[in-house]
Amino acid sequence: MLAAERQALVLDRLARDGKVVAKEIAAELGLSDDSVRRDLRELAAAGLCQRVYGGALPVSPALAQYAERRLVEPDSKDRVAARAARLIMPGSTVILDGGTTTLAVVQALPSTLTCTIITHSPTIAAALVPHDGVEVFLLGGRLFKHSAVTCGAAAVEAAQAITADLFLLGVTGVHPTAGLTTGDVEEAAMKRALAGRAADTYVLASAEKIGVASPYRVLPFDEIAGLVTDTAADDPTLAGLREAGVSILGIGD
Amino acid sequence: MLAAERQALVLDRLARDGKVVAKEIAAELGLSDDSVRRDLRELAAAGLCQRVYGGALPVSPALAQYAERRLVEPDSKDRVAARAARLIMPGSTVILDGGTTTLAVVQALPSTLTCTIITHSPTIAAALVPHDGVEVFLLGGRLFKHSAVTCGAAAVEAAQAITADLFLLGVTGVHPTAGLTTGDVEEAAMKRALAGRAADTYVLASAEKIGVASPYRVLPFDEIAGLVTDTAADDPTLAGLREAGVSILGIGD
DNA sequence: CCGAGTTATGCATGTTTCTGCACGTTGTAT
DNA sequence: ATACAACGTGCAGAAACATGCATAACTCGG
Repeated sequence: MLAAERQALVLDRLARDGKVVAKEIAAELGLSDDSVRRDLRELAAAGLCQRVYGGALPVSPALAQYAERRLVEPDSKDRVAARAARLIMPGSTVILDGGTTTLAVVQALPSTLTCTIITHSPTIAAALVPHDGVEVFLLGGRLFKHSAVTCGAAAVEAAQAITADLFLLGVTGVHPTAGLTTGDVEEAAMKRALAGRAADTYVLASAEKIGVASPYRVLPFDEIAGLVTDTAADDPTLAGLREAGVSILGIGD
Repeated sequence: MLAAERQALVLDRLARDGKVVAKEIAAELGLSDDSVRRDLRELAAAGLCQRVYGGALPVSPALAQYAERRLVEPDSKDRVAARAARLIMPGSTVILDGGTTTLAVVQALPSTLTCTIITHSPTIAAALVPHDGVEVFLLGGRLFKHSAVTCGAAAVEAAQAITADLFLLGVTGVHPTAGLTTGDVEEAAMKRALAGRAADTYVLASAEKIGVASPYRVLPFDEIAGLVTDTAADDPTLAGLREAGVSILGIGD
């Protein structure tokens, strides 16, 4: 059990439950209370949690909101995230989109992985702090409060300076005719800019997003390399993607 | 059961039922009446509820906005942060350094404040999400794991694109001869770059940092406008600063 | 492949904080 | 006015905590 693993687990618990009890974590991981307390102290020093008597709380109650959002479709998201995490090759450079699904990807990363991750989400960046082997590059810009990612002209410009092997893209809708869509025009533009900087773009979309169309188009199907989902691979809605040469990574793959 | 959990539950009940009875809560949580009374006392002291004989009532929504006071006894960091928060004028553009002290500044900000905040700390950015009136601009770059801020060439370059009225700078040491110092050479360079982009730089340093020298020099005293601290304003260690024209904001100011 | 240096972990120590009980005081109701 | 419940305070035991130290694991250079 590596220190990075433990700290990632603590942050995960904080996001999920809104609290962490030192003794519980220690018992669960089978190590001493002291080590857990040390971790909590470290995380608190880095400003990633708030230390209280008996355990720790998220740094701001606002972050606890992820607790609710993740409870919506935890299994589905986690399955997709786990599959997507396997696309990240050691030593590669990967762009990670913002959102709860890509956050789940971070939690699913093996703690020993060595790679470079570029992101425009401060939340993703913070979650990667315990992963010692991961070099994190954060794209600056104006922060969009709704989804807590940077967007806008400055962010798009910052994206032009980077190049990556892989882009893991989160969307809110995958629709046969509307294509890949999301709920904000600025976010759509940012996602498009990021897709242009990576050799391959893989879309992450759990089952409830398949067949759904959101207001703003991100990309047409023929500009992505693959789709990671948890529906059956022969879902009829996905026929158009397969025809466009998109590889569908379902549950079994 | 964490103390913070109990108090959150009490606040939850207040919002839902409009009242709490001490005995009921105690029986429900399986602990003594005294502990519940202690919690109610604390919450009342923080202005989050109104204590009545037998239990507690919610404070009126009109008064609730003034209940920004912390539950815990404000430590020296919080005192410094609260003072520094008052330097931020409505409508101004402020650069916020990373670190736990500046994070405390965010928590001390009135929720109604309208301003622009530029930062190189993803943690600060995430903490600002609930502040609707605050426009947040995040400086991109390589993420330094130790302190969870972006540093390096890209971050310094990003900083060149911005201009601000005020820079709230956190350091680990304020020393008569060594000047303002910090523990990492890259961070020092970043702080220096940020100081160059603001009209005024104020240093935040609680008492335990006064007289301390860390390895890397950030700035000489004559390049900062003021120092916010919680020592007595006539501390002899600060004589050099006063001579350099730095205004010292102590406890009483 | 080995050894020195570094880091991480667990244990022991002393300190701080929390909790429940006892007791005297204050407020409310009859 | 009296009885009873709620209250605050002081105190003691218990739990959590920080710190120092010794041991084990890991890293890096030879």
